Amino acid sequence: MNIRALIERELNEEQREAVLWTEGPILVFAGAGSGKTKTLTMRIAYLIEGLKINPTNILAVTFTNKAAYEMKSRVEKLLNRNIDYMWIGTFHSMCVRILRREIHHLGYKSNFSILDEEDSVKLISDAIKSLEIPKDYFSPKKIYREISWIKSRGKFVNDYIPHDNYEVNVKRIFKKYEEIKKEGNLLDFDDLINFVTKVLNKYDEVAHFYGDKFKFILVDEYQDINPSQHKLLKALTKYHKNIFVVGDDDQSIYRFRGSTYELMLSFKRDFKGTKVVYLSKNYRSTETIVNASKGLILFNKKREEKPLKSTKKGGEKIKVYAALNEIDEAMFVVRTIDELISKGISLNDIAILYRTNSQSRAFEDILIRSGIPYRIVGGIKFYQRKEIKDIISYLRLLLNYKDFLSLERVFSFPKRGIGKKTIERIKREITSGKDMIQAIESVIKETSQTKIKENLEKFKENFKKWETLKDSVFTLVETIIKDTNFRDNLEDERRENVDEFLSIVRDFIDRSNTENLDEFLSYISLITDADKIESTEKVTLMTVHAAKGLEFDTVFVVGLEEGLFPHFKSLASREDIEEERRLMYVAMTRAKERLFLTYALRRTIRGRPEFPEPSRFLNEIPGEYVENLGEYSSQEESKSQFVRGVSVREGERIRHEEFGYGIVIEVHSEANNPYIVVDFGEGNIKQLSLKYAPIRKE
DNA sequence: TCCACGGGCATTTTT
DNA sequence: TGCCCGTGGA
Repeated sequence: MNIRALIERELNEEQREAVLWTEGPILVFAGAGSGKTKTLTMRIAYLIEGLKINPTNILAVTFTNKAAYEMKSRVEKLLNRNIDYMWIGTFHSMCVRILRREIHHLGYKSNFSILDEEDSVKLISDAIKSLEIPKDYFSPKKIYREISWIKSRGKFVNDYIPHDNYEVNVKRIFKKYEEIKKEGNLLDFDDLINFVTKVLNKYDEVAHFYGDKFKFILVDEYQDINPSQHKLLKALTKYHKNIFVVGDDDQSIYRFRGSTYELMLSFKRDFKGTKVVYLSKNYRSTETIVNASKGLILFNKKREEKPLKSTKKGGEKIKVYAALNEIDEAMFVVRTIDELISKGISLNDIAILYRTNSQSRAFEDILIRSGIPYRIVGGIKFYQRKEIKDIISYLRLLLNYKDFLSLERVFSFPKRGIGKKTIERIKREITSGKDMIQAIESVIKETSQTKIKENLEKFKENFKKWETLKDSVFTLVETIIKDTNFRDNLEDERRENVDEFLSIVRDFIDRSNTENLDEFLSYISLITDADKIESTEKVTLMTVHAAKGLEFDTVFVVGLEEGLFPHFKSLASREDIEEERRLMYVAMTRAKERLFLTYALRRTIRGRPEFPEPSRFLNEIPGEYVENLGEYSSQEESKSQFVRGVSVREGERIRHEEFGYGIVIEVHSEANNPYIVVDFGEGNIKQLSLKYAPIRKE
């Protein structure tokens, strides 16, 4: 089908406008569920098919690999041809591609390795040690965050001006960290962005080259951009202003990682003559859900006012449930899921969203007990697992033997009887300019211990063999695993992960048509397992952050309590509260048909009982869209306890001599000191010992 | 070199 | 309450 006809048929007027405006900067506010990806992909298809732009002249940038894959495959479907030569990727992957060509300008070698967060923290910890600063005062993780924050502003060490003694030390650590990285030919995530900007700004011929190459630039999720990425875009658009950005400022939820949605709001001032388009039709959620979430987000002061209307009239009211505690909350959710199943709703269409990962536990317990299959998104990531990082270290080391982090990992696992001291020696040899084989040989010569000699000799032979396999990754990985007896003494789960890694290598080869180690490593360093596909029938559990961009027929947003959602760390400033509110907005707008909100009157946090207030967000949703389900409804599951001849159950009414009538929230049958928790109304909740409390049943 | 124990710490986390 | 990291002994 002709692309113009397709645009005519498939898009609404606003979307069409966003697609067809191809001269100069354009800013698109795409409200939740308004067909953002459709617009974006159609625009790319139009550039290629309608305007006959060569795909190599288009750059489309996303924040996640998943979004990039999806965009690419949807464009290919529209065009009915493959567009491998077009650059569709994340900010980071695009930067890696550029840097492999250009980083020599900055005195690095093109075979640099990429550090993940854990690696960076480790290096900072090394830096602190070498500076002999007390590390209890300077936590490596905290320092990493500070350094990363500075870099996310597009700044380098020398731009950082310390204001007090603490910051003076931060700067010293920062500087050392940069030195160590340079020495090991290592780059962290932030470097990838900043280095490209630096090259572009410093070498005009490079800026010319890429400015000329990328004649059209498209950026997805623009509300999540940080200043360093913004600087990069500025550098890329030095010679033309064909930049299309799309996003929703109300869905900006990564402020803590340096994102500033203000850059979206200021885009018009930033790029002169910007065309602004609002996608205002929500095709996803019912009118009730759209209006309710709109009502909530209006409490934010700093935002772009924009129209948003549901295309689905009416809809079920949003149900609010007040649970007694996290267990009752989970039981309510599971009971409701059971009802939905009997109505024929698929488990895949149901999601449970929470603010913090620790909340998943109660839901898991109850789901397991009820035999409802579930999947948890997030948690410990595949590529963060020790065994996986260990394998990857071998690969990294093969490509960049100055990668000291990998060197340490490689010699520490599997255990070879080679310790810290020996590793230090090898490091020193490499620093003085030797390659891996030479370095090992001279350590063998130096050492007097035969055991170490033997082990090093063996490793050297293996390493030599591996080096010949750089152009067939799969065989290489298999061989490494075999040669090092990698699988031995690994628990089943870890062993399965190793197998999973092998199939990832296979997938990569099939997908990219290359068996090259360099390419595989670039790829592997920048992916997370967000794009793992699972098709079996399961309820999805995840944080609200992880749910961004997804949609479900039925959504439960749980733990709506002051201190949890909004989180207590965000209560102090208006900006932080507004971010929490956007988070709530994202959570609500994931639902297509049904939305349930729950909170608990009592919650155990780190082993301590707390009695939180219901979240302010509940009050901010216009009442007309809400139906209150009231409190407590899980009698059949409740525990009971004998009190002086009488049994007390959760949910029962009792009378206390001093406090009057109350409802039993919890029953604890601890052998020595059985106690109950009773709600006497008006926020008066008491914990009472069954041995002594003057209570009777009514 | 390796393992076991205990103190400290505890949102969210696209790459 | 539970996990992670660092330390100290075998």
